[in-house]
Amino acid sequence: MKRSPKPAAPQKLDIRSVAARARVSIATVSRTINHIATVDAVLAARVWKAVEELNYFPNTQARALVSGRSRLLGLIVSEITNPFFPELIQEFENVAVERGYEILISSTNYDPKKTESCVRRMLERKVDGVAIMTFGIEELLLDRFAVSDIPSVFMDLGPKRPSSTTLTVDYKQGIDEGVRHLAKLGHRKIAFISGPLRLRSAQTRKAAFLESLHAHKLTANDAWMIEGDHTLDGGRDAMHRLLALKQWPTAIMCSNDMTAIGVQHVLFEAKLTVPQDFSLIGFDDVHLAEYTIPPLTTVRMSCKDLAQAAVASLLSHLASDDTPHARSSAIPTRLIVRQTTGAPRKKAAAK
Amino acid sequence: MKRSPKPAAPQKLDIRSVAARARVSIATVSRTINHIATVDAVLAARVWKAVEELNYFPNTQARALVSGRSRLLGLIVSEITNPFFPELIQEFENVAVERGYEILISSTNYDPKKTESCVRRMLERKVDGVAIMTFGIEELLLDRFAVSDIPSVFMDLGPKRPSSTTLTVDYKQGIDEGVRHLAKLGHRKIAFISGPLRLRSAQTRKAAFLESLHAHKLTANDAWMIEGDHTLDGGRDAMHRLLALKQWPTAIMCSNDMTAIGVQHVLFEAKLTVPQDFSLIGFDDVHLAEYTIPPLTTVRMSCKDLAQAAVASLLSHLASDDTPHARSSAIPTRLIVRQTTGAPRKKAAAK
DNA sequence: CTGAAAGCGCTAACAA
DNA sequence: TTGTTAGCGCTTTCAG
Repeated sequence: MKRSPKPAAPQKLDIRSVAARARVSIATVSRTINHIATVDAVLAARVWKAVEELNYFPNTQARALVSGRSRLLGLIVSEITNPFFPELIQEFENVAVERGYEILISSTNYDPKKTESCVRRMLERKVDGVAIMTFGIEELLLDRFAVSDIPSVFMDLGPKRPSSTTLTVDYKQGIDEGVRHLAKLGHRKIAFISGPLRLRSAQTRKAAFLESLHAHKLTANDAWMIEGDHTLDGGRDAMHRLLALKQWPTAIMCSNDMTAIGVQHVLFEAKLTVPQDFSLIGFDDVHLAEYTIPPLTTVRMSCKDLAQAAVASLLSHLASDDTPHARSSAIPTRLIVRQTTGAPRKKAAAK
Repeated sequence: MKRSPKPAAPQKLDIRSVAARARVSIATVSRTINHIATVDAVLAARVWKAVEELNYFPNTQARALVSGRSRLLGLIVSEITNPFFPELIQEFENVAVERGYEILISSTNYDPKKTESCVRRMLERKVDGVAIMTFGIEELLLDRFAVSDIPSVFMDLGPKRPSSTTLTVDYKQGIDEGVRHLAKLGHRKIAFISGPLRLRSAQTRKAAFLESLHAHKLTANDAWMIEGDHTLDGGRDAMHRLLALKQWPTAIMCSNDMTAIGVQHVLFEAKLTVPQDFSLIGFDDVHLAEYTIPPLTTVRMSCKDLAQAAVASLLSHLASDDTPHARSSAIPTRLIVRQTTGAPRKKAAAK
């Protein structure tokens, strides 16, 4: 005799239930829901009907296990609290979800330990691809993806491997526009607050700045080359260091908008005004830049372009077995003039 | 005869390899890496050694499939571009990762379509638990988690089900402190820019404001109750509407910091100054609030507390089969006075 | 305490 | 075109 009948057996609802209800084999169900063209229309209809009625959806884990594809895309960013990244993440998510992928986000916070953990976790979850959108990273780690044969995209750098693409940002263009703009306004003494210099992209931006300075026949002053860390607090600290100097610059370029906002704050506290006392230029053009007081002149780097290029690259790798890509896109940057830049005070401007 | 030997067979590295190398059964390997106490110390040592040498880590998909536990926690937020959420996400991620969980983030952007998709995707990925940290959501969807027996935590609201916990934010406290602060400074005409009123938490905050007004014997003016949408642009639009009014308030409370920053921007453009022309109070106390010009007086809601309480609740549900919890924590809020509040102009203050 | 074996739900040969 | 079947890598009874 059977055990007492379980009260309304918690219906399992797997592919078998659907097969039974549609009176076909589980293989046919599998083919149907995977849109394999060779399924007879009549059977397919029955399957879809059963799927509908049962409210069935396939078990992702099982699918992943057998197919070896997780439909998971990793996204590693520097720090999620820098507004540039949420904007990028949003775009990335939109595109990925649209294509049926889920995204696994993780931030390194510029910490080697956390970075290592990020990479490991991505590997463990068997992401189908990974975008490393950090402003620099321990390069050794990158190769782990290539070795595991996981397609990857990087900003600025990355291993030269067939499975990895580099998205090159044209920092030069935007920064040069910024320097020219400043020079045209009459500035000769321009400071630069960089990101952490152990990060590649921070160096790249700094180099681009120095190069532009040179191109405009301006001389760099080492004392005005300050190392920041891409955060609000970092911008504040950097500006404090700048103000402690004997001789002040008349304009400041920052390697990101958060830094610039930190600078604005210090200037406000010191009762110095922008752009009268100092002209200020940021980098990234986060949405917020339009809302600072006064609104921030900044170099726009489109996170939309970046995110789309990243996902596109990853998906194209995943789509084809042959690998005719590994192109590297170039992301443009350009100056957006708002209200933090103006002519230097007469005293300083008079050469 | 065998086929031509595959060139350096891409070593599979599964639990079997480890078992072979450690000269034990796969069951023992499984037990060891799952820290089952009953494994003989000697064998365990051999297993760990093999794991080490092979650099083995278990296949998450397979594990999830057989155990029914994905070690994935869902996190649904309103919109990732509102700085409050990244701060919350970061905290949430820290705690979750520490406990061995991965997190699946998704934002609703206040869009019912997207929300539905979020919920569905979480369900499909079989998250072990989900935190709905939105400022309101279509409540019908919530029950889907309860029905699927997935533990959930909500801010402010949520179905009364044993598997779901509600984190109650004590809006009243902080908002009341804000109103009192304003009243003490001499303000009698206080406007309030709410979030989208179809969202529960927006209504709750508005109600708390109204109640405080009443408690301080101040009368509400319907014209000064503006509906915003928690964004920078929304704050800007709301303030434009306020300025279009015949009679102006002397102080403005906003239901979040982004709204307040939008307001500051409009005031700046209109050459009105804060706090001389208008006192302004935000809500959330995002890190940025300290950096606005002038720094924003705001009501702090600790996203750290929120995130920690959320993860803790989820994990406690997951840990025990019996369900002795379903407690609902209360998250405190309190006023942080900075520089956007001051006495109203004489003309207006003179009663 | 350990190992053999039975699946978890699904996809992908292979046969029919 | 469809169905049968063998696993994917792991956890977990169940014997021993």
